[in-house]
Amino acid sequence: MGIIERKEREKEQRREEIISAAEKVFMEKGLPAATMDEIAELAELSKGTLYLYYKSKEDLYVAVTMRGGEILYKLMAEATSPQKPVLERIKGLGDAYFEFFQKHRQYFRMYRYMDNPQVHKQVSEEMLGACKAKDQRIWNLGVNLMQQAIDEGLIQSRVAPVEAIVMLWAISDAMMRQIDGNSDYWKQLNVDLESTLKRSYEFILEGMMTKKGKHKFQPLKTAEEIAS
Amino acid sequence: MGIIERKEREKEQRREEIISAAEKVFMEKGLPAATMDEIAELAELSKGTLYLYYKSKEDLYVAVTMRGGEILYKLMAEATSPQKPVLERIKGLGDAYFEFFQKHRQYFRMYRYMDNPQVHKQVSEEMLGACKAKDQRIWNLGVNLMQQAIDEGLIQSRVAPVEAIVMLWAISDAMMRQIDGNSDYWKQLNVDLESTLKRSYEFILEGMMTKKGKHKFQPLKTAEEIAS
DNA sequence: CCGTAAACTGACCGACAGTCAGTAGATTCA
DNA sequence: TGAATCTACTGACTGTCGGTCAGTTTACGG
Repeated sequence: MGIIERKEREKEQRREEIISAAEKVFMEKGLPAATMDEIAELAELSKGTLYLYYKSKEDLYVAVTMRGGEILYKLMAEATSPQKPVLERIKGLGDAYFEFFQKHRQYFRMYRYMDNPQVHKQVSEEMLGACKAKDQRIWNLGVNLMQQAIDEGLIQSRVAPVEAIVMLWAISDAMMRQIDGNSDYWKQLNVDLESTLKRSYEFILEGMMTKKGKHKFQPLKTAEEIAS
Repeated sequence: MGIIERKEREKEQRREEIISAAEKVFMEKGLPAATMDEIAELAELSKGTLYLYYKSKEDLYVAVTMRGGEILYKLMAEATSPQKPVLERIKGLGDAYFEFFQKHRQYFRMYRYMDNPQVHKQVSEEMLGACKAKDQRIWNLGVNLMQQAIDEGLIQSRVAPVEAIVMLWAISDAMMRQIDGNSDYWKQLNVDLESTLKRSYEFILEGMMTKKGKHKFQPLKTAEEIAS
């Protein structure tokens, strides 16, 4: 009785096809300007069918952003895989986020546009739950890493791991938004936000380190600086 | 010939009345769910008239947010008025932003929702220009203050004043967004983002100080801590 | 009191999210 | 094989809303 399974598979495939079409339209036009008719046409389906698979336009939007979330997760997971010293990996986490920002700008924008109450209200509970779960996994990568750095005595134990990661995330996120949205403005002021971000990240990270941590990290940094 | 002037005054008054009505509706429903019909009814005008005064729904939205910008400016201007030591005032700038966030949450949200390309496209050039000007004034408060602190030898001269302020702003802004939008999530993790924000702000500020600055600032801080 | 200009109106338009009665095609069963 | 049933899909239709504009009202000047 492989029929039910096949149907299930086909259904899943349809869901993905719809996401692919929606992705194109949302990225090109943004949520408000995109239309379900256009997505339907691109997906070679009728509009009604879209609503059999997704509850609302916003639901579909969130489904698309979750692809971006998966990319971000993979980038970060790779950056934190244990082949380098812990502090390097924390640094790498920030780099991974920045890489996501640079190479998947459209996803970054969608992701950022999403966390808005206006959008949330139109999204199904399941979708919201799946989204939270994906977010959770991403945060956990950072929190675990930070915990490890504390355990190894490289980061001061007085800072909670969650708070430490939140700080690093906050500085990155806010600056990336500025880079993305107001780059003209900052260029005109001769402010290079990208390097400001890099320096801020390291500045905060170093501020949280123990003496032992600084000893371990500093040589690596200066070697890097010499190379450049 | 006071008639022309009176007309001008009345026109300005209409503009303000419309903003007041719009403010109510936008704050209650948010940009997408608010309707021009509802705003018109509340303003006791026809919908057509709204469009004589504002180019689009988004234009009106931005006009409302500028009231919030004015409030923020005043709070910050007050915090930076020269009656306290410079470093205290930089600290006060952060507190002012947080006060704005707490006491004028709706404005904060509108302000944050605005810096989105989807909205920008529908807004008139004049409105956008007026908005930029208001933003500029706010940034300048901080930049000037920081410059003064550097001149007084309290902040390291290697950090550019703009960059220093951007850092402090970034950490505040990103965390406030989290507090506003995901407070349940963080509460459940037992993370007090508000105190994290306060500590982060001071942490970054102190990191930028010279030894002289730290000497001047530290005693004030500890005195405060003893009091609490 | 009339002519003109400015302010205002609201019926109307096009666009779009979302719905649902109906259709086509696959699957099951006699 | 053919009828019955079930499932996926369709697209015309509805209600809503942003924006427009021909026409009306009001205010002013001569």
